[in-house]
Amino acid sequence: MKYSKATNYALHTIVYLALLPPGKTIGVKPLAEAQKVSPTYLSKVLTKLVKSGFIESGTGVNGGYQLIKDAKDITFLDIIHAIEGTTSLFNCGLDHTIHDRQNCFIEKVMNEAEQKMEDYLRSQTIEHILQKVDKNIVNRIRSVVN
Amino acid sequence: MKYSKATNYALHTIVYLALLPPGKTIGVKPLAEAQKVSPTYLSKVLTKLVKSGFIESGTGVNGGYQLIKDAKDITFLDIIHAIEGTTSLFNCGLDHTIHDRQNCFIEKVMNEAEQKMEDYLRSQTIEHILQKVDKNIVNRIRSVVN
DNA sequence: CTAATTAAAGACTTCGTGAATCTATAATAT
DNA sequence: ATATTATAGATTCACGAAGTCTTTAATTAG
Repeated sequence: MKYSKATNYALHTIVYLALLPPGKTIGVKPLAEAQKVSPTYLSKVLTKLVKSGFIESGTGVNGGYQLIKDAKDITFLDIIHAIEGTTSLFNCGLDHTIHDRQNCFIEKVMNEAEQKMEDYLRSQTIEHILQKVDKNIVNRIRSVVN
Repeated sequence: MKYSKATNYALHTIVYLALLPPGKTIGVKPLAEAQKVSPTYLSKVLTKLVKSGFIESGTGVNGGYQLIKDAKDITFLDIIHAIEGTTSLFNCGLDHTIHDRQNCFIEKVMNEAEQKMEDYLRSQTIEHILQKVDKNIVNRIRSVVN
């Protein structure tokens, strides 16, 4: 059981976009280069983020992507759900003779555990990450863009 | 990202074994039937539990499996680790220009989230499940065995 | 000692999905 | 009109989960 690489790309791209000057757009190519992934594949990931309402895309010469939600309103859980989906990690599909037929006690524990993880991921926003990023690095990124 | 079926089989088998009268062994066939899975596949799962020290196996006529750890000393996390392994759910393999080269802030958040889940899974033991199981069902299982 | 029983181990198959590529197509700006 | 950019679709590839089959080893009963 592992988080997908797509989730990693999505998280990093959102942070990257959040570091850009407000209103500034950036194409998929530099984003892909920064993460050493192919532009076509990354674009598939980003399209999910567009459809989920985190970022906006534009075609043509000055097109590209830009963040349209405030970093403090984007939680880790939001992004993860956009990429991985929202189905729970554990499903006991067994026909229970041991326990109640309706509810599996094991499943309840597993779901509660997942909730603990989600609670934390919901509490952590992109803004929290931005606050940790070295100002020098922020300036470097913005200078590359301009 | 999902927990494997093997983890589900392992958890249910441990609970089943814990419901048996102490010292009683049971073969893989009835265990497999109860979970509607093939005996050969379930035996692969159970072998992992043997090697991890939760259960004991014996060959021959009165062989089979039995629990050798106290239910109150078996946590969900123990079993999950035995089946799924202990590698973390998230690994940022990126060469960081955005953040420090050494530590990815995103990865730190993801790992902390996983810790929250693990903390809970570590707090929940098989004993907790046993306490919830209907006494009628316990008696039925034991009567089937005897 | 032999036959029956049982788990363990290894090779193998099947299937689904993550990861990625390639090739259009559509939209936009100069 | 042409270049630029994202989107969509088809397709490929690799890997691991899930499961089967067969053989081997260990144990007990007769």
